[in-house]
Amino acid sequence: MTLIPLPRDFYARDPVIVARELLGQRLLRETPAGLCGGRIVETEAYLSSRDPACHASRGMNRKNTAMFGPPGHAYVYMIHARWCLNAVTEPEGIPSAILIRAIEPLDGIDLMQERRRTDVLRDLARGPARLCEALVINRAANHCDLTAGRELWIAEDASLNGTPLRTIRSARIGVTSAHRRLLRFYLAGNAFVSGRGQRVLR
DNA sequence: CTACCGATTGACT
DNA sequence: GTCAATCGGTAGA
Repeated sequence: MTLIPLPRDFYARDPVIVARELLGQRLLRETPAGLCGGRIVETEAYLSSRDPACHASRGMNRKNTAMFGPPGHAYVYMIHARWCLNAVTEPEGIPSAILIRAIEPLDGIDLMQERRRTDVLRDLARGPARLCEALVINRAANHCDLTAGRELWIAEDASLNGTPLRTIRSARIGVTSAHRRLLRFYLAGNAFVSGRGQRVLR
């Protein structure tokens, strides 16, 4: 199992490309309790000033500074009293990011079951806030460098062995502005994807 | 200080 | 399918 973090160049690109290519990669979390994580199966892109739904579309404020920083860092924010994890994309100064919406649990499943208080695999990390609870991601992870390979990082998933992935593009979930844009990506037929009955457009 | 909001979730019909 | 609890962050008084 290769756990080498994806390089910064991976993130310093068009968010739509990054969102799609993050599918099938391995999200990893190291805490004193041990290692846990899984395969990324669902993402959403938020496109800086050209996207009204992006938290940074109207400039910098106290909580969105991470999005203006270097690519490959974490942007963690709270919504409805729950935490959500993003990976910052594009060159520094362009505030775009990819919301990691769901993973398929693979590593440290017992740890995640304990934190989520359920044994149901499908409920461990299906949805951005469940994912953060399972991986103990909170304000302390904001600005974390995802290319450092410590605490929190994303690596190529060697267990896929080059298996071709079928990805589907749809509208983002829960977004109230710019809701018609197709900026959500997920793995076709994967049981660990959140939401239901999304319209399939490619 | 208070009022309001939300890139959610889980419980419910 | 619907709906409301959720609570920290922020803006504004």
